[in-house]
Amino acid sequence: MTDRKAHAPSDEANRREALVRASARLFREKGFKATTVRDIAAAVGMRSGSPFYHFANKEEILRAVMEQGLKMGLQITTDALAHAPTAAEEFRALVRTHYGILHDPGSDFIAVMIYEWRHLPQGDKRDIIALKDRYDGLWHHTLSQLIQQGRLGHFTADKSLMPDAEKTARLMILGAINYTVTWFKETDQTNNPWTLDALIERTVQFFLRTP
Amino acid sequence: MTDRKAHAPSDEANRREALVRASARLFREKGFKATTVRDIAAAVGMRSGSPFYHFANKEEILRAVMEQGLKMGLQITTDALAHAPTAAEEFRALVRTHYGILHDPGSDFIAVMIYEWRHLPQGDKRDIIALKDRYDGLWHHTLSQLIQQGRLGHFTADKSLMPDAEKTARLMILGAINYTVTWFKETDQTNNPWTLDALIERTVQFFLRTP
DNA sequence: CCTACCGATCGGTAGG
DNA sequence: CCTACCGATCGGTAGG
Repeated sequence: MTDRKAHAPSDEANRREALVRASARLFREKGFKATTVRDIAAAVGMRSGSPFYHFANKEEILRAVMEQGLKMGLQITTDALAHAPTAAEEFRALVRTHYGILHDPGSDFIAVMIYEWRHLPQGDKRDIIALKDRYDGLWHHTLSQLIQQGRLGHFTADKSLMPDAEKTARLMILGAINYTVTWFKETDQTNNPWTLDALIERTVQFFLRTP
Repeated sequence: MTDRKAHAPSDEANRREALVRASARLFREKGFKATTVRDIAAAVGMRSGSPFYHFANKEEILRAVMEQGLKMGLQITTDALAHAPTAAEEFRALVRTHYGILHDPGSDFIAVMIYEWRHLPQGDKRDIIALKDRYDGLWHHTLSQLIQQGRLGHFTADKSLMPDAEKTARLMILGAINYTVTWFKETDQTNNPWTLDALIERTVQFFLRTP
C-alpha cells in the first residue's frame, strides 16, 4: 500500500538527524563560525545547497544541536537518578552522567552549547534556557539534600550567612565539570591516570564529604 | 635633536597596544571568527588595511591578546601573593585576582584565551602554554600547602588513594572560576546579591575549609 | 598608515 | 535533494 517512490516521513527525519549529529561534531571541532554549510553537507554526503532543504539557515542547525543535546541529557539523567537510593548516590550518578554528556563519543551537543551560546539567535535562547532550567532542577533537588546533610561545601554552620549555598555549590560544581571540555581528552595511552572514570572518581571525592 | 616628523618608537607601540585591547574586547563579545579585521580597525580609528602594518595576520593579533593577558595576570598575581601572610590568605588573593582577570572592565584577554584557544596556530600554542604553566605554578604552591593542612577537598586520610589531589583541586577550582565567564555579568541593579565581591566570598567559602 | 583593490569564500536561493 | 548561481564579505596586499 505504501508508495515505494515516496520517502517515508522517517527518511526525512533520518537525514535531518544526520545533519544535526555531523554539525555537532564540526561545531565542536572548529566552532560555529568556522564551520561552513559546505562542511556540513559534505559530512553527510550532500551538495552544498541541500542542508537548506532541512533547515532555514545555519543558526537553525545550531538550535537543533542544542535542543537535542538538552533533551537527550534530560532523558538519560532522569533514568540514572531513578536507580540511586540515596542523595550521595544521586550525586555520583549526576556527575557520571554529566561527564558522559560532555565526553562520550558522538555526544558533542552540550559542548557546543557551552562554546557557541553567543551565536544562537536571541529568540531561540529562551526556549533552550527553559530546557536548561529543567536540567538544573535535577541537580537542585540532589544538592539541596546534600547541603542539609552538611556534605557539600565548607559553609559556616550559620545558614543565614550563606543563603545561596545550593546555588553556589551548583554553579561551582557544574562549572568545574563543564570546564573540562576545554582540557580533557580521553586517550588510549596505557598508564594514563586521567581516564574518564578516574576523572569522575576524583571529582566526586573532591566535592563530596564522606560522613 | 629628535626629528619631530618621525614617530617615536612608543607611538607605534601605543597603536599596537590599542589594537590588542580593542581586539580583546571584540573577540570576547563576538568571537575570533566573527570579528573582522575591519571591526578591529574601526574600533581604533584606522582603515581596513592598516592593522596589517602592525600584525602579519589576524592570528598574530589573537596571539598578542593571549600573551599580554598572561603576562599581566602573572604580574598582578605575583604582587597580590607578596602581601599574603598565610596559605589561606594566599588562596583568597588568588581567587580574588583571578576573578578580576576575568571580570574587571577592560580585562578581556584571558576570557578570549579560554574561548578562542582552538583558533591559535599550533606553533604559538607552545609559547602561550609555557606562560600558563608559570601561572599554574603560583596556584600549585598555595594549593599544595592547603591540602597538606587538610583544608581543601574531601579526600580520604590515606594520601596514597589520591596521588593527584593537588592537581584535582587545581583543575576543579580554576575550572569553576573560569567557567563564570559564560554566565557572570556584573550589574548595577540594587539588591542584586551576585556582585563580584559576593562571588569571590562564596567561592572561597565553598572551597576552603575553616580550621 | 591610507587608497584601491583582488581572489577566495560564504550563506543562501531559484528552478527543477 | 541537485545544479547553477549570486551578492556580500573577508583576509590580505601593492604602492605610495
